[in-house]
Amino acid sequence: MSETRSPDSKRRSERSRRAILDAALELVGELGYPRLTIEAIAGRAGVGKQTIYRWWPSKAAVLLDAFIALGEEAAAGEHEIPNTGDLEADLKFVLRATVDELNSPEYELPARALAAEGVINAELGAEFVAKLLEPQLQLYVKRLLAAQDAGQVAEHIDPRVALELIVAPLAHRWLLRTLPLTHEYADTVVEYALRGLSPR
Amino acid sequence: MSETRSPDSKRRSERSRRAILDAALELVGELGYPRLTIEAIAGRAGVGKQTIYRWWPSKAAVLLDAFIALGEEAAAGEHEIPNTGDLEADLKFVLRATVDELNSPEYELPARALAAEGVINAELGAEFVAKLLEPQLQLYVKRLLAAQDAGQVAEHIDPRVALELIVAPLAHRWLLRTLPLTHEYADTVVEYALRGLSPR
Amino acid sequence: MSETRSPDSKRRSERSRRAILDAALELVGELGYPRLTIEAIAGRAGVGKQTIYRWWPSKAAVLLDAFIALGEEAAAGEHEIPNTGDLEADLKFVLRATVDELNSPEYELPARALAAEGVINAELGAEFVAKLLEPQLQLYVKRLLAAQDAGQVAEHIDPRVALELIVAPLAHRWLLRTLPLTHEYADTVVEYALRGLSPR
Amino acid sequence: MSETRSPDSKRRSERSRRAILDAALELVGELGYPRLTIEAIAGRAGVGKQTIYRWWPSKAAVLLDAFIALGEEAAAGEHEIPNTGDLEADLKFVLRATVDELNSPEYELPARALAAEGVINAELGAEFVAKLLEPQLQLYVKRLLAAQDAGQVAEHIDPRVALELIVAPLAHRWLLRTLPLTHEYADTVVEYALRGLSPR
DNA sequence: AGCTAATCGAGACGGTACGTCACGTCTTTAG
DNA sequence: CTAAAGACGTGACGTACCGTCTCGATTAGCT
Repeated sequence: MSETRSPDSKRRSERSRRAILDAALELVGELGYPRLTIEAIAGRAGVGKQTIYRWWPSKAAVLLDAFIALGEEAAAGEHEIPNTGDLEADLKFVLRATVDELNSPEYELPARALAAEGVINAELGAEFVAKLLEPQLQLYVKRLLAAQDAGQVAEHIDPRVALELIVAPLAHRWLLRTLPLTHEYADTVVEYALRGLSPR
Repeated sequence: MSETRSPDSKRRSERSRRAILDAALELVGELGYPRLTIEAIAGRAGVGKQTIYRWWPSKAAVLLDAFIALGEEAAAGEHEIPNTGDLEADLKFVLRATVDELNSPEYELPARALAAEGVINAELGAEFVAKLLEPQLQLYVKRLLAAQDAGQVAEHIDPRVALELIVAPLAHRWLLRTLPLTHEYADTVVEYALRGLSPR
Repeated sequence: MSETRSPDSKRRSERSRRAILDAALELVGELGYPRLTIEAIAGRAGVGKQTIYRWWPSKAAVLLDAFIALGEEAAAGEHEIPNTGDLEADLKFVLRATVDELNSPEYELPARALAAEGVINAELGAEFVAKLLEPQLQLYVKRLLAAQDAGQVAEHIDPRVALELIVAPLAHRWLLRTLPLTHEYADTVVEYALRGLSPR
Repeated sequence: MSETRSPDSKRRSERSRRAILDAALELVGELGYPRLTIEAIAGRAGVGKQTIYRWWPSKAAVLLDAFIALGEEAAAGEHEIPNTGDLEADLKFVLRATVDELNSPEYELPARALAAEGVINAELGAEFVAKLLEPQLQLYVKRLLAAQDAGQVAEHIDPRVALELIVAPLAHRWLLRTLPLTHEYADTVVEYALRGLSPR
């Protein structure tokens, strides 16, 4: 039950924390993930290396926190999937926005860096999924349950699986760059998937 | 038209090439990708470092070639997707095998390493897709076209997109470890997707 | 006035400095100068290579410092040339000792290494001369001036040149190994030279 | 009595030999000795590395041969020390010429390289002395013997030692760069030394 | 004059060391 | 008394050369 050398988070300098997170995001954009180094982050942030090592176990963890902070700013009003009653239109709307975000240059480098690290590093991957991905996916679950209530999705369908039919193809194209990721593709995926989910 | 200092491949030592590829696969299994080093590969293979740098630009490229070589051995009889006339059964059969392969420990580490590297490194990713992934996906295209001919898949469906509804969810679970990747999940994905693809 | 990225010598580890110097002397004795490597010095000293590169520009510079440190220990009572009133005897005494030192195996290898490096590398040569050689030579100047005062050396003789007539032949035989370097040779050189320096 | 793999010098390519020697001299002038490499010599000479390794044991040996070849060209009429009857004038004449040669930039780098290597490498040093230095020194012995016959040098003087009093100080200044090597210095050394050698 | 064996240019190979970079830890120093 | 600054031991990087070893393609010297 010995308390092994854990830093006192009450005394933590918020100024340093922000500077580190900002520096990490800037640098990953400039250099890419593999050439990003803790020393460079410390230098850019005007911080001692130890201040980073005290609070994060790896550069991936720093980047994850930086990304989460980025998300929290953006999501002041945590977006829901709209419910106009037209499931197909609502999904197309959200997925087109997702396509645009994935294709936007400022998200691309840090997002790829984290995704790739999560593929290899199970622990970081779990945190990535828990903190960033799964909350997003739950929005789809919620919307699909509403559709099920409205009789637009067959009863025996498991929404957690259903959403993957819709979301995974986009992720696949983005991660592996097999073919271009376009609005048209998003629409087509929604159409094909929804045919399978609707009653009858 | 600049002749970029390229070594003479006629004089290349086949013995060294094999030793390097074998060592790379062994070591990525033992150490994982991030702790895999060129020096260790050279040491294990009984080869000078320069011999690696002469023929490959990075450890990821070595691993890709190692994986391709592995694939070529396995694929003496290049697997097709069976066609028993029952599309659903055929797909479930193949995807269950894929699930088993993805869950097998000897494929996992090198495959994740390559996938992750491909996510970050566009050039290597393109090669990964072209040499390993796309040939596999084309087998699905072929089987779906046959199904279309047999009237089991609606005419307006684009097989290249359709296959992604089936394959991407499995890839998604494997890459991001959101939820367990099981035979049951594969079956469910096939069922949901096929409902959307079949005529009417 | 450019501040060239220089480390902070106040924080320098004295323990590492000594270990490096000691290791360098040991190794040059065991391996000879051309087979002496920075890596081996670092290894023997239990020190990172960077710690050597941080403070010295080359292995020759390390060896020079090691040699200087050696000299400082030996020269607790900084040797003077004795003055018994008999210049010839005093010189013979000192030169015989020099011959013995030059012929002793523990001084030979590092001393040759430094001398040779100084022959090629003007900068290091200048430091070698300034820190090790010239102080020695000034002892001869001092003794010759005393002899001049005592009327044993002609007034018009320049002591700085005169000493070279005595010292250079020994250095020549030692450096180039033309003929053996013996006590008898030292005596003969003193005799020939002193005939030229005495009045009349 | 086994004949171990010695190349047949009758079949040796004279063209290659010259190209190698020329390239070595050029490169040592451009790069200095430590940065001179066998590979660079081979490249510049348009020759395979093996052709160098077949005929020479080290880069020092190549350079020595190159220097000897250089000497042989210059010394078509192998210079003698003049004998005008005035020993002092004759020595000053020759030594002033030596000073000029030692100070000339084209001889300096290769000559220092060889001298330095000879200081460290006993075997090469011996060859350097035997082939280049000692023949020169013997010219002094010859001239001093003639002076002894003419009664200008005392009978008990050993010419082989005497010459070193004259030559070694110049060599010393050149090798170690203690002080400038000038005509005046050469003259002074001759004067001081000759006072000691003359009868009385 | 043709054969044949050695030398030749070329350069891949297994190695060693280079000098640099970044790691994660530890120490010193200035605010 | 807390951090920044940065020196430290460690270890991998990618490069440069080492000296050895095949490769054809010329040469020569001998038959």
